[in-house]
Amino acid sequence: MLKLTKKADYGLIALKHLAMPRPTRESASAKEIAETYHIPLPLLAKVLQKLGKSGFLTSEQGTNGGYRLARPAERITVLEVVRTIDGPIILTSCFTSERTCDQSDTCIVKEPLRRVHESILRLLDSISIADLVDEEVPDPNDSPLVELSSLLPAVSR
Amino acid sequence: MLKLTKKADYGLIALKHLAMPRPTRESASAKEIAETYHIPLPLLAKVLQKLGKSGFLTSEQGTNGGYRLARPAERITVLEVVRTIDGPIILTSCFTSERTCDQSDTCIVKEPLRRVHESILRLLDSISIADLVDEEVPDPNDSPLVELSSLLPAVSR
DNA sequence: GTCCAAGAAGACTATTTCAATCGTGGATTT
DNA sequence: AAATCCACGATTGAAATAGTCTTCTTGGAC
Repeated sequence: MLKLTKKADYGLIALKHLAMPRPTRESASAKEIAETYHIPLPLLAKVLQKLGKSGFLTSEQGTNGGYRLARPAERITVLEVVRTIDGPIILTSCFTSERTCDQSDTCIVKEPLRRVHESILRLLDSISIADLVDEEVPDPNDSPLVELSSLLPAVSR
Repeated sequence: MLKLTKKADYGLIALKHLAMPRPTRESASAKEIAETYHIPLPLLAKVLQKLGKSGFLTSEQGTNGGYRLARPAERITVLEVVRTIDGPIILTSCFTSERTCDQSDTCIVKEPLRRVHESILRLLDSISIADLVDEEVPDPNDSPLVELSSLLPAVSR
């Protein structure tokens, strides 16, 4: 079904929040972020912890503690974040790792899908947290958006 | 976690199979395809039925019946197929339809992710079943593949 | 006309993945 | 010491996927 988990969403929201210019202090607590965006605190906390362990965030404990970015937002890509939280991105189970699915030997779409997979990785890798702040997600090829026709149930094409 | 379901895989495999030049007859039965690629028959049957109802395949019942493409492989895109089988492609739950997730009002990554979403749609829309047969999945921008570094656990970047 | 090979269709079950919670413990500031 | 905050592991509940079973219909072969 090709979608990100909520955890990944939460992680991106949090990172973007921390990357945005903020009036008061540079850091923000999990609670603060959770309340701002109506995210369940314990869940967000876990996500932040994982992001911390993976080196995207640093944390400070105690009163007025919180999280802050461990490196410039320009140098954190959406791909890294998603992969950290959701685990490796997999388009099909075929090439998860070495594990073979029942097809694998006979699978004839494996190779083409691998390329699609790589294109998606490349896309996600090209977007940084800073880009999210600017709201200017680069448009790799700036071809027109997918036409409406292709969004309708496929029948007469 | 961003992946296709097996049903979608099965559907693509079947369509590619039907698009490939075949010595004997033009059509192929579900059983035949299932055996060739080691796919559970009842499951594949369902997928084929759905593809039939959606206008990608025509079916013939009775002895020596089977499925065949309803239109040239060039005019069936991976996007249509995936969407037919897996349902609408969703990158995040935010913009599923009108339904709002708890964030939605406050969500600050919605818009950027929508663009990523559209890029992925565009990518999938650019690939036809015929392309799968040629194994030449077009490389939208032919930039180098994602470097190895970005495939490793993100730590020192 | 009977039989068999296929497709059509719906109900059903098992497994896995996600989302979310709970509880406990440790660090830091005031 | 109290309040605030992060760290971490275990667990539960719900939803999505994968796969099975059963019954029915259709159409050709003999």
